[in-house]
Amino acid sequence: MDTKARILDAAEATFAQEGFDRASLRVITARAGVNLAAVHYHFGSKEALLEATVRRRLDPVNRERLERLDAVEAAAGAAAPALEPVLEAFLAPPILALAALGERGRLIAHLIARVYFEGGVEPRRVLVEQFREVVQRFAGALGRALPQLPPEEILRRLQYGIGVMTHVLADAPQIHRIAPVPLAEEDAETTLARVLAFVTAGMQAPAARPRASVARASAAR
Amino acid sequence: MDTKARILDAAEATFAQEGFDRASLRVITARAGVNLAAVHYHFGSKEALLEATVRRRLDPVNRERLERLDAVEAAAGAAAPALEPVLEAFLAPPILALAALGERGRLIAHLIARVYFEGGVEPRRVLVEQFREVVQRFAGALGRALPQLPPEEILRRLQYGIGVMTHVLADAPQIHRIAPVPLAEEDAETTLARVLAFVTAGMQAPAARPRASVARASAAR
DNA sequence: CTATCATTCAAACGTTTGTTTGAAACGCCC
DNA sequence: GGGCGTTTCAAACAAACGTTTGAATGATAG
Repeated sequence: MDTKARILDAAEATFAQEGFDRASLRVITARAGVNLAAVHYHFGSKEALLEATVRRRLDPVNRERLERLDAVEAAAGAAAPALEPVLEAFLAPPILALAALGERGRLIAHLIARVYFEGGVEPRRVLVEQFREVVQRFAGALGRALPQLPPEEILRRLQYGIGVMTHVLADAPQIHRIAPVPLAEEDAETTLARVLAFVTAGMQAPAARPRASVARASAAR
Repeated sequence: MDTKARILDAAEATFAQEGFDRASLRVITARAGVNLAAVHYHFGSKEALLEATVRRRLDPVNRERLERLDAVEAAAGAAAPALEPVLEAFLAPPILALAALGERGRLIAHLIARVYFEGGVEPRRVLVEQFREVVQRFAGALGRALPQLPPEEILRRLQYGIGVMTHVLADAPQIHRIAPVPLAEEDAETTLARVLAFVTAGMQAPAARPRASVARASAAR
């Protein structure tokens, strides 16, 4: 019965390191110490295995997000919730959960970011569906916390915040390599505090009216 | 001689739609109307073709970034440049250039984001090297525009800004699909104004001191 | 102990892949 | 216009892939 779990662990590590397409089932099953056919027996296909791998890590994070949001809204009562606690409910679960997994957590974030950007049709669909409730709940809460902003602006800024989070978690650009000053490793709570400060301020920015003068474009009309 | 250009166009479209691994040279060459072996004759390998594809679009953008930054710094003279123009010099070139390419521009952004996250060792190295000068120049300018922030904080916030930009350009989450309100298509200058407002405000956030009390973590120590 | 189910295993299947090869076609200069 | 370097072409190569198969093995219940 732990065959399934062994496959999941090996698949997680391999998918994260190599990417979905480059990761072969032969490598995964060898790493797990199980037979090649076990993947199809237990999961059905390589794509379904990816889906299971992602869900195992993402489901608890999204659940905790909603729980935290429940708590924030309950504390606010009938009043509008404050902005920062709402954002913290969104950002803290993935940052803390992945940090708790150490180096493996970074790989997992990398994997999820990959699926987010690339990914076959099916895994991406699963990922997006997975986010539907989360996005809708948080969009509502942010709208109440920022009543001066139109709903459309709220959604776009939430998307920006997701971009920051994804980027930070996946450590995508490996900016350390080219940074003019050395960037020390920092613990999860410091990361969270930094990201929270940035996103909170960004969310509170005055609504940008569309303006044509700001850009002296070169190639745009 | 236009064989090379035809291959580049076809490769760009195919890589962007399918991803590097899934895009086969047979599809690319068929789309370009050239012989399969032409790729190796003109580029050497599939990976080198990806590299050429990315460079063709990214080089002009990074060049324009530096030119704009030159102009901003020249206008400021000996004084510190203002924050927003610096950020605009960073954000406007990719947003406007890709928008000028229409639907294809979105695909290209998607492709670059992919390489950024996944990517073989070599293409990613190229991408990172490509950014070295840009990151260093902008980190310096941002440091002068925000003298109250330590250099490390500057770099991290620049990384956050890159995350926002990458996410917006690549339209990664296809958040439209799950948005509670319909999100209208917007032109590039509106997008730029929105992103600029968000990132400018985020950059100006008060420096977050590491604090342990903010997070009542569930799984983290 | 036997029958029945779930699980594991080695082997093979058919496809597709990036790459290589050697000859054919082309364009250009003297 | 013959010769030469560049470019194109069809064909083949070996390797790797996800998936399937059918028998062997294990555990469970009657």
